[in-house]
Amino acid sequence: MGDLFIYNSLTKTKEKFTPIHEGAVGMYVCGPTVYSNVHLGNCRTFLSFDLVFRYLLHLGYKVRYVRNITDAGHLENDGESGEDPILKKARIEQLEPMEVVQKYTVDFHTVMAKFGALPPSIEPTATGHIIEQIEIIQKIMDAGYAYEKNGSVYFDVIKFNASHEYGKLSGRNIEEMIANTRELAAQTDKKNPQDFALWKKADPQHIMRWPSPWSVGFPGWHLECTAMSTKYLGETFDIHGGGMDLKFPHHECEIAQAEACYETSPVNYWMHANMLTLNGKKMAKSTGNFILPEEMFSGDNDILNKPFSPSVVKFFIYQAHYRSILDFSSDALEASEKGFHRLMQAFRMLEHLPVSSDSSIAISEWRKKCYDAMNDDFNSPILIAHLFDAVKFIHSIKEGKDTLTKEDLQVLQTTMRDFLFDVLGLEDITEEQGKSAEKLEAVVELLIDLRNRARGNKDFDTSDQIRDELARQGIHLKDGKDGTTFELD
RNA sequence: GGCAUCGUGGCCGAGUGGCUAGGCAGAGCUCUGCAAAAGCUUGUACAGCGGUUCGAAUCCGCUCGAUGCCUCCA
Repeated sequence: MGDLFIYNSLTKTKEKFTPIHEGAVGMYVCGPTVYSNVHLGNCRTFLSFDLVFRYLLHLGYKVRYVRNITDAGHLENDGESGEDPILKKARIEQLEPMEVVQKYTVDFHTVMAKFGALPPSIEPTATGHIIEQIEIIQKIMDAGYAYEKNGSVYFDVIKFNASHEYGKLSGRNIEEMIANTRELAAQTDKKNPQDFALWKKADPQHIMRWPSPWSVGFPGWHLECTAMSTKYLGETFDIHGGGMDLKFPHHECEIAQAEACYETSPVNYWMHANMLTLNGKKMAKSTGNFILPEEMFSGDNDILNKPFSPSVVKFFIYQAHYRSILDFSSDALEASEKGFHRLMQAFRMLEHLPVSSDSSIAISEWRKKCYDAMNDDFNSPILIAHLFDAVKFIHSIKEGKDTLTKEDLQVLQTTMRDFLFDVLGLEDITEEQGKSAEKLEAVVELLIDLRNRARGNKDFDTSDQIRDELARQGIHLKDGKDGTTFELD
């Protein structure tokens, strides 16, 4: 079905995807820091990579997808602003750090399950890999790219840059960065402000702490991803993903650490998902400019006109390309929701379409377009546009204006199912409703029957009474050519 | 201040030189006892000003505006 092309943030070009080992893909994605509920912006990134994961699986790759949980502090700077967020939260809520971690890890998993995201193959935690991180620090020190000062260890960016290229991912050069550094008060242990912490000596009040050759302390944030990605995927692996906001410094530091350690570039394809904005600004916990998934599902937020199902939210997200900024609004969601339902209704019609001896629509060409869209750097909006083309086909076939052979109809149905459910990972809302829906359907069908009998007798008082009363209960009858159907609001 | 990205019709959002994106809304039509729903048809938009080109939303320059990163951040 053609070659897959991926936009590589490192080279800023779309490149043909060739995995290191044929048929197998190693993918690492930076996961959440579990010190508060994941918001919708966080979810967008994980859903973007769920799409990547699902499509790779659909193409038949064996994928090892590693997504970490950051449950240890990242502390890079001196001063209050650099305080470990997990510890800070623990103190505020009078909880144990592990209690905070547990609570928000569960929340994260619950939310992702509601979105129908596939669980990663491995979901390692930072605190579970302290030994590996210490080993890497030692290697970097042995290689001469790190120094210890007062029990803390820092990466020597200047020295590294003399023989390597620090800043190649984010397009910065070290001289400019130094020239533009605002003078911060009281730089303490670092030789240079661009240096970043590999190991931090713990203050007495710091609860999360581990012994190391340098001090009792904790690892720097950037280190965990290097430790866990290389442990489970190797010194060089295929795809590394994460949010755009992690490009610098986090991913830049990861490259530096891995190159200092293994003298090899760690990642072949860097992928960055763009931000979800609200009121034109990036969603962020720190500014309070965010919306929670649970609020989406319940409608319990002033910016929402109504609740939205997880599939609708996902559909909305996939109607924009993962590398584009997407602005959130209730109106935009509602527009997506209507389209989503139309798409699902058309899919349900597939089972009842008539077959013909020949086809008036080139289904295999249409199918190829769907793959071409996804092969072009996972272009889900184009894919969805093609799925809407299929909606037109389906209506047209139903009306008898177009025809498909049994085989072509099968292709259409399979392709629709593959993309809607396997690749996009959507759920058919009506299936969700289960058994009570079946009973309701039986009752409403009966009323429809009675109403149609009344209409046949020109007893419109009765027929209108049935229709209007059902409408009052939120059940809307729709008279079509082929009989009456109903819809709930 | 530095480094990036972006600015598309009423709204959301694709599109890296010429060919219909798509969704939602709106308008017209069909169906219909009425209504609703549904289906069909319909839109020439690309921040502004220059330039390159036979031809630009798409390439180059400038201006204006917005956002992201430079500090934890998906």
